Amino acid sequence: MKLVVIDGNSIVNRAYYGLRMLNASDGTPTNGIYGFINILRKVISEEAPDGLCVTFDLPAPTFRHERYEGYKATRHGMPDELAVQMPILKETLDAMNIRRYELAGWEADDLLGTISKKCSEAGWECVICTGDRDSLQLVDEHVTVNLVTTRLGQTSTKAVTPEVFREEYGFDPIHMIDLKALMGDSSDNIPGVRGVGEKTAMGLIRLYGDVETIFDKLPHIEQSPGVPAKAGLITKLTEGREQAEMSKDLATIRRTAPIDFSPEDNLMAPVDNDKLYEIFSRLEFRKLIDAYGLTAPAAADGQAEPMEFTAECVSVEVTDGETLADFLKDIKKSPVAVRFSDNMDLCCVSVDREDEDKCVGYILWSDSAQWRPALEALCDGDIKKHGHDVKDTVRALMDMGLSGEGWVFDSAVAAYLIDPTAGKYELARLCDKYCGFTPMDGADEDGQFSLLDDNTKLVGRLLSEAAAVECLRERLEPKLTEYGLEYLFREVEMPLCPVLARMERAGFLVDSAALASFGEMLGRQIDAISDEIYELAGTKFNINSPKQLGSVLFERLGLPVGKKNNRGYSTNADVLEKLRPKHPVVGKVLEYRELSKLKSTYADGLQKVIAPDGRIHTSFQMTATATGRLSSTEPNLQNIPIRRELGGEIRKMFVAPEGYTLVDADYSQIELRILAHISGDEHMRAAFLSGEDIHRMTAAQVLGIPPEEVTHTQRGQAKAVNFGIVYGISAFSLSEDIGVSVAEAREYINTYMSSYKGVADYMEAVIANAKDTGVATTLYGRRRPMPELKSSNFNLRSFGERVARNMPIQGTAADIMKIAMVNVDRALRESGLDARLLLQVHDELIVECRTEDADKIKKLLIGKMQSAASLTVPLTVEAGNGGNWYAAKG
DNA sequence: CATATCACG
DNA sequence: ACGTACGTGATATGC
Repeated sequence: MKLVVIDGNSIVNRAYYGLRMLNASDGTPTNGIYGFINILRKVISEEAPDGLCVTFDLPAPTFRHERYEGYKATRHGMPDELAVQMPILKETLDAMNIRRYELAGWEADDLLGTISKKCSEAGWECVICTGDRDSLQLVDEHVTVNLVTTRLGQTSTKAVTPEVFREEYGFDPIHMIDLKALMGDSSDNIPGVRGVGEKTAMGLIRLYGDVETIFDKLPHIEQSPGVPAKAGLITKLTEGREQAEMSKDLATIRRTAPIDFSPEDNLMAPVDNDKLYEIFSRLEFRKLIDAYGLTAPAAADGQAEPMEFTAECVSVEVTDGETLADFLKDIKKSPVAVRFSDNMDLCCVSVDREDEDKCVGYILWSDSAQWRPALEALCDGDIKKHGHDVKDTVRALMDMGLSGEGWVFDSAVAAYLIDPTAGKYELARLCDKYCGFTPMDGADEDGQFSLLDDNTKLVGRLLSEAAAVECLRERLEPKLTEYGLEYLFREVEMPLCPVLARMERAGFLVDSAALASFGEMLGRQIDAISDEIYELAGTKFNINSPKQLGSVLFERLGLPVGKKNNRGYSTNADVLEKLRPKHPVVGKVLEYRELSKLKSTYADGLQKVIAPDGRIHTSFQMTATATGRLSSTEPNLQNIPIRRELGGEIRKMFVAPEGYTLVDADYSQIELRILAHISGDEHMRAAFLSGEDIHRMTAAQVLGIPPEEVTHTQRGQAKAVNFGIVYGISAFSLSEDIGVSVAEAREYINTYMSSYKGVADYMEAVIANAKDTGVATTLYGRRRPMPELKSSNFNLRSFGERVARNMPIQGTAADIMKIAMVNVDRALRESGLDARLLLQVHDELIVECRTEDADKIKKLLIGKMQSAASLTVPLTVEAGNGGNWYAAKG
């Protein structure tokens, strides 16, 4: 029989420090618990024990009666983020029916010692699972220690048996205590013998075994072979004898804790489904819910049953004139929630018939004669519709020639506004989180459900999803109101859905022949430069592999190592740029990197996604960023090269069709203007009101010289500082960026902050406010939860402070751009011109229009973009046009 | 599947 | 003493 005993404090510590910060959406940190459970699962599956229990230290105040004064004085209290997880972890273990042992005045080590001893006496094998080497003294033929380490979320364990221990240390496990008696242990405040370190102590113990024997043979030890003959060793030992004896006592784990323990009390037991489900869903451990096969507890009386909607609601298939008429009548009674199958062949609409106290689910199939009239009526802008990922639905409807108007609620977008850091907004997940039930997925394995045919399953799923959308609306709308997000939701995000759908559908025309030949040209250059690199390096290797490149540069060629990363040498552009003068191959590698990036990501990558219409249709993500910006995927059209000359060639292949032109309009310095507005800093506002170059004005202000005397270099430095201010500057990074010493950078920042006192005050206030409220917000009320600000971890907290400075600026810019897009799109359509929005790149919009309308469109864009917000500084927009994107931006 | 690198604002 | 600017997405490598 085998018992696993887990050193709770040690393992939760490993988990906490080994895993990145995780939070439930209410801010509760969860990484310690999550990591603990994963280690627990791993141990159970590897050891397959008959019994299991966990030991804990009781918190600090119980450490009073220490055996010696000063002992444990240096032990750090655990950080708050971990401390709050401890009671939840214990609650979790209780729900898993795992016994816990904790005893005031007795450390976890003593409990482990006592439990392992009692196991041995009962004839059980014992496996101690800990991250702490202190327990190794307990190892014997019945007791194994599984040492756990976690690195970057990966846990590994090493089983230490007497043989393994002897292999590593060269003596028996029990002599760990003698080793500590001599060399001490600073982490446990065990003094050891002054002047005796690891080497000496190990040598002595390998020869003599224990401390007592060493002191017995004290006069002779220096003559002994194998022990390094060090001058004064005997003196040191003689003087340290008392210390050694005390240290040995301290190091010895007590195995006589007064606990009521017998291994049989700890047999493996099934978990308590209801309790564990409640805890895991509270902590948002969805993977673990699946892993343990947990199910939602049966609801108590009066509570919403998951299937309430479909069970109590009638469903009607629209198959004839009569059912169609019912449908048309009912959808005018808001609200209606709408779900489509992926291939758009099936549409389910849930209608709440308020007067009859029940709801109806309408089922529409595309092969029915009623399909088209039903859908056209539904898509009318006057019918208020609710959905999930509305932009995608609207895009598909538009593909079918239907209107995308009238969508007033999107559960994904609502949940995103409430917490934009949540990451994922799948319908089932949100429903589980906010409504406490999971919609049917139609693929349920058990019960009669699997006997149903595919169509029935699909209908069931979609009706259930429609119910989920309605439930989410009931739960999320009050939150939108509570958090002041109604304006953004109703007036910005929801109206943006059809705008983005139109942009995705429009696509951006590319010159695919030019792209292909550019790619071939790059290929030839890459081949040539590869050969040069092999020649200069004297060996052939994969230049794309940082590992191989690192070994060539830093080992074979012996170049000085700049930075290191987790895996070895860093070979990024910053490092290589500094190395450029040292060896001709470095420049070639940089050139190779530039070319191969252009070829693989852009020349080749973009060709793969050109649609049959010759255009590239990106997808905009509305719920991807923490600040409120959009993102663009498959392909990403928001990172098309421009900064380097060769990269700019790619933009020349994004073109307007014959007879059309591209109009490109971008906000000038929108982030700094927002900062000037929000902070109200008089100097910065004056700079923008003057219409002068902002970076030049910054340099003049900080250096105290007239603007016209600012040199090119000084302007460049001021520009870097302005960027830094927006991002949450540090002297180190600024110095790296502009190539001055850290001290000079610090001086520059200090001068800046005293010149722009309003900015300095604002930065302080914004952090204090975020700390206070737990969220950072934009001018329009967009929020970002900021649990990091309360962290006791310096790095995490500093990161939080930088984010708190940046979010109101970047986020407000995103708000303004979204407002502009809605207005631009409306104005374009009302103008009746042949013109459409194609792309947004954060501060830039691109419109395709008839060549002869270019000036009208420019005026329209400038007007709508500038009037999207009214700030106390001008909001300037610059516009150009041309036959391709590169020319339009020029 | 995670990491390193690099493209953009 | 820390570790080094905010926000993204795609590609290639290597475990």
